Parts: sequence; structure tokens; C-alpha cells
Amino acid sequence: MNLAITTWNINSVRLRFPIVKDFLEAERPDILCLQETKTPDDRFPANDFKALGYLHQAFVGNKGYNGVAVLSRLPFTARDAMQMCGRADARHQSVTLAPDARKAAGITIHNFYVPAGGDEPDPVVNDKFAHKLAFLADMDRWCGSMTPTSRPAILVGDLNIAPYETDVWNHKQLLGVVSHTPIETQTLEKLRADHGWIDAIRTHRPEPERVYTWWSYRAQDWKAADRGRRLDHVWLSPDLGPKLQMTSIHKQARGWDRPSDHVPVTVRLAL
DNA sequence: ATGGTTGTCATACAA
Repeated sequence: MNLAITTWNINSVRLRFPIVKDFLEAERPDILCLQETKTPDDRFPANDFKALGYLHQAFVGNKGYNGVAVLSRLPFTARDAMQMCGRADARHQSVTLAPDARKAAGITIHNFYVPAGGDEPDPVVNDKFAHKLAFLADMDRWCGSMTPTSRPAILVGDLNIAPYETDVWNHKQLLGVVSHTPIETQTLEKLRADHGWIDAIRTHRPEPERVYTWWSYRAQDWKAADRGRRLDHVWLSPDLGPKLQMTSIHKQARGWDRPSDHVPVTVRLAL
């Protein structure tokens, strides 16, 4: 069977529902992972997703900020929402696919929304940057606590870091900009490699190709300027590496009506 | 060096 998983920082799931619906009807991924839903659980558009076939849902949200959701056509059993850095701020949601999810049974999907980190890349003067670094340290400890029963696993989400030189439009110019500073890029790359995660996007689109998943709202013409960053990621546990079939970055979504500043990223596995 | 935009909720603040 094929398993398709999409990750998308949606920047308000309620405002953006029309384009999410268009995307799901066209692409039909098995699982959609959203970040920045900005919606408390009692106002999450659960029935709208059910009407599209996404019957199995796990989400946590806050009013106006953060929030993650996993919407699935396949059934899942376990679910978990970790309190990263000890905060109940809705930045993680995982599900484990059920025995009747056929060959995908037992795969755990972790959906993360790493803090953006504010403007000043100095943890001493900027609490938000300190939080981002603490969050990465938490992720590192959590990866270290994974056991054979934690796998197979897929980690997706808005990690708010562009780790490689060709993950940004201008490496030198962004070295001091939060999302591409050495402390962030080195910490993320070490965390990924230390725990054996496979960077699915870069497997199919290796450096030096420039690959972006986010374009700022502040550009007059995002497409002409093309000043993007690769902030959204899909990581596979080592056992899933050989199953990776295809990755798609749906760049056209940045040009849709009332777009998110992030575009959907889909991976397909042949199980 | 600076400001540029968007979303939530209706004012600053986060991104």
C-alpha cells in the first residue's frame, strides 16, 4: 500500500478551511498534520474534516495562538500530546496507526510546532529564543528516550529552522536571523543525525538545490523575490527509509487566495 | 539600518 502524509502550517485552520478543503479534495493524503491552528478544541472544525473523510482526529489548541492537529483517513489507537518544556501550549500531537490501518499499522506520527523564537537570537535577552533552544533540548531528550517500540516513526512539522545553506535564499545574509543562526542549525542537525532520523525532503532533493517551504508575507511579490526558507520538515525513522517513494512541496499553495505563509509538504511511502 | 504583512481579537502581540 501507499501511505501519504502531509504537513502544513496553516496559520488559523478556521480562516483557511476553504483552501484546506480544496487541497484535500485534490491530493487525498491519508493523514494531514496541521500546525498553528489557533483554535480552541471546542471550536475546531471537526465535522468539516469528517465530511471530507478524515474521520479520525487528534488535536490540541489554544485561542489565537499555537495548536496542532492530526486528521486521518486511517484509524489510530494511541494518541499523545506532550507538554514540551513543561508548558501546556499545544505544540505536539502524536498518533499511532491501528492494526486495521493495514501495512501502516503501528507507525507513530509525531506532529511538532517548534517555537519561532522571536527576533533577537540571544537567549539572555530574548525569552522566546531561550524557549526555542529549551524546546530543542527537550526534543533531543525525548528522541533519546525512544525505544524499539517507538518505531516505526515519522516526525513532521514546522520546526522553524532552515538547517542547510541552501535551505534559505541567502545563507550569509541570514546567519544572524532567527531560524538560520548557527546555534539553531547545528542543534537541529545534530539532533536529527544523532537519533538516526532521515530528512525525507533532502533525500529526494539533495543540496545544492535550493528548497523552501515558507515565503514571508512581507514581500511585495513573494514569487518574484523568492526569498524563502525550508522551515517545514519530514523525518523518517531508519526502518522507513527504504520505503520512501516521493516528496512533494506544493509551492502553488502560496499563491492561493488568502494563503498561509507556509505551503503543504507531502511524503509518500510504499509499505 | 529599517520596515515591510498577516492573524487573533478588538489591543497589542506573535509570527
